Amino acid sequence: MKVSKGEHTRQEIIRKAAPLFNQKGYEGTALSDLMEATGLEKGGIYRHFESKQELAGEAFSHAWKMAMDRRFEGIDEIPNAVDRLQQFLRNFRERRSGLVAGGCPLLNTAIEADDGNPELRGKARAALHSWQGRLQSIVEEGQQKGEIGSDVDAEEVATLIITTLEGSLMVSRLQKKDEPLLFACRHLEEYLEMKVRAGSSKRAKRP
Amino acid sequence: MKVSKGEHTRQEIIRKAAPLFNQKGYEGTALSDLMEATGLEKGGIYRHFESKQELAGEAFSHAWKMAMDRRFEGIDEIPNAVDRLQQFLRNFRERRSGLVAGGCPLLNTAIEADDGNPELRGKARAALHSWQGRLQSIVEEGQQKGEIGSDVDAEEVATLIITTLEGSLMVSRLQKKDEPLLFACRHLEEYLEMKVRAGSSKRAKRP
DNA sequence: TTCACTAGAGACCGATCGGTCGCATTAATT
DNA sequence: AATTAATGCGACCGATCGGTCTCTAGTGAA
Repeated sequence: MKVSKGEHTRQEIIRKAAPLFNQKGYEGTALSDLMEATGLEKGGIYRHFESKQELAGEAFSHAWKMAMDRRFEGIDEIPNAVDRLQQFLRNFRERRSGLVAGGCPLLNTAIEADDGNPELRGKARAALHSWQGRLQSIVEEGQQKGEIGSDVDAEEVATLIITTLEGSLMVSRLQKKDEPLLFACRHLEEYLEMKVRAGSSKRAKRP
Repeated sequence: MKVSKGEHTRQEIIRKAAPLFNQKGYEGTALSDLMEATGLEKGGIYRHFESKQELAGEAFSHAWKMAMDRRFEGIDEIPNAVDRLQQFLRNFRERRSGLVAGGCPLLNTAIEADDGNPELRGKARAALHSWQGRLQSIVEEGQQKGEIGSDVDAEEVATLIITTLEGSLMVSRLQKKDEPLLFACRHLEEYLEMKVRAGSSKRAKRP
């Protein structure tokens, strides 16, 4: 046995708490909810966390890690940079089992923490930054290898992918249907082939 | 004087409450906040609204109306459908003064109300539906007039515009910079010219 | 100017909020 | 087996939550 009983309990609390915070938000999740979900009394929870805030932070980190791990699954094995981005898109819309319930943690946390709760807001910012960095790196590596046109702005591509996907996720959840997400993915796939992949026939903006 | 004093007060409460709900969310806005913002005591507020829920609903409607009015400003005067959509994009990123503080009410409300609060969720759904309908109508009219290719899926175009803009708005707010929104608008402008405007040289997805 | 009615104040309500703490129990160490 | 440290319980805390109600002051039509 590697981890102490306390540490195991702590992780278990985080696991149980994550979907609550992700669904109901920080303000919307009461300690009574957490007690019910974990089966612990208040004291049992506060033994492992200084505050609700700290627990919410850990829950976000957990949920975010789950999401990122799935979204980047199998990426490293793919040689071509554009193909990697395409795989990322496929992961994003298909590999959604095993995620923390309640939709994208970044989206949820960013919106709620945007005015108020600077602690969670900082976590969301860091999450976004790391996500963007990973995508941007894929583009830049592709440019070095000549797979992606050198005239492409790597940061812009990364940002565009993220914003388009997140927006479609919001709408898909609100409408309870997958079409918006599918539209977004299809659109991005085409964009990658037409505008990003090296050698693709790019057109001038307007004649 | 047309409106009674009571009605005037009611509207004033909504006006003062809207930015609070939009910034702090439904759960995050306490009645004490509303009392402070309006300068009224609890009884003075509850005279005009049955519940916090009802006030939040009115506040959302107000904030949403403000946003939609500005985003569709000057649209009707433009003859060509694609130009109308372009103007819409310009409005979206430029005409942001006079809006209720706290970012897009649809985005904020959709995320918070998505799990729980079915009343606000319904309002958000309706708002999204009407927005999408207006954009879709522009596309369909354009198709009837031959300004937009008949092979274009009007619903898909409308959805894509909304999701891309909303996603970029979330990221722009989190990063506190306008680039993501600018990227999204530029990207959509190009998309409209290349894929939507009739007679534009459309390319097959992949050779 | 009168008078019925509207508007607002603010004390009050029970419930619940996040958080603390002393104590019994259980786990780990020797 | 004995001892120490880690763990969880649950009563308790003051503050605040959304909401009600009564009573006074002000409004507006007659």
